Amino acid sequence: MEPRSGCPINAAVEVLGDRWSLIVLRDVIFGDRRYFRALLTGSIEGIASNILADRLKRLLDAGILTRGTAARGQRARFSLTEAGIQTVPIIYALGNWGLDWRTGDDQLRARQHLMREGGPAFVEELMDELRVLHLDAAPRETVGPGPLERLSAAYAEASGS
Amino acid sequence: MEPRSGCPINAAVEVLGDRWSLIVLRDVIFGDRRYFRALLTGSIEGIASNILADRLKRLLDAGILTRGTAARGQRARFSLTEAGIQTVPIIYALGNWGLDWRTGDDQLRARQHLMREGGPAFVEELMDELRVLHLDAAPRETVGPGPLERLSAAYAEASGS
DNA sequence: AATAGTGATTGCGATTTGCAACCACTATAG
DNA sequence: CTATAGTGGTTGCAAATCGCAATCACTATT
Repeated sequence: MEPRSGCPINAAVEVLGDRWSLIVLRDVIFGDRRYFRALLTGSIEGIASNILADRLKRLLDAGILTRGTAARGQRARFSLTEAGIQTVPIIYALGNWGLDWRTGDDQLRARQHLMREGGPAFVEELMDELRVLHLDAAPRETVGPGPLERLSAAYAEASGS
Repeated sequence: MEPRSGCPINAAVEVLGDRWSLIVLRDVIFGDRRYFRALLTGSIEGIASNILADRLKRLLDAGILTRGTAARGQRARFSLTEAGIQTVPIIYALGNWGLDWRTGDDQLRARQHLMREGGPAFVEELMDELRVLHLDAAPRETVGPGPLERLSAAYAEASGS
């Protein structure tokens, strides 16, 4: 399928511009859900299995995810590529917009709020952590809990400590 | 229509997550196309008139655009709201991703490249210029050409100077 | 009165969505 | 060895949406 235009914004929209792709990526990134079943049953938006299968396929084709070799019926772990990890700033920008201009759940908003407070530095740190988890990069020396741990702590805190 | 979840990322995806909404916004923002016909005939992706009408309606409902009072057949100028102006970081992030991970047209890529070089400061400056154009904000004191002018200059330059 | 331009709407076939049921395969338990 | 649960999906199907082409109602200009 050839692109509608040579515009880089359009190129990104053609890959990520639908109602589910970025939601799946969000769950892979922030929820560390890397198996089909985890993505399916853990989805708070209630994605259907055929839609999930289709989106995973498209994200694989787009070079955003890779799949650990596994046949049907076997556990197939999905991993982010570098291109997938670099969608984090997009998701970050979307989340900030949603935080400002839409209402929503306080627990889920707390997570985005923490991320915004951390700013671009937090985003970079998160992407580094994802490289360790998904690309087998060497872990950096850290002081204190990593970004993902801090995010889930913020969520837990907002849930009622 | 109630949201699928209270997640701010999902909230943004529900409004902007389709193949055309962000493309229309891009043309309003960077191309300063504020009339139906200008958006229709100027579209490099070739949007259809019914799709454009539908997207404009949705963006109005979502509080991203406003329309100067005008009946059918009269010139109705569309303006960005503050919520609309704050989609710029989203478009910026998408464009940067497209620049890195997709191929495309050199002229259009030059524009995004300039924007990336300018970084967040450029984005802020652009948003300020949009507030002047769309929200009748008082113009700031400027030195040299504004962001939009620099973007179109970059495009013209890449077209073959 | 005729023509061009405005912001759209309508018809209609093709595609996508999303629910439910089912499938092929593997691992575990009895 | 068989039964059951769990894995990553596929299949049918009705409803909604997409997107092309033609057309519409209205205004401004000639």
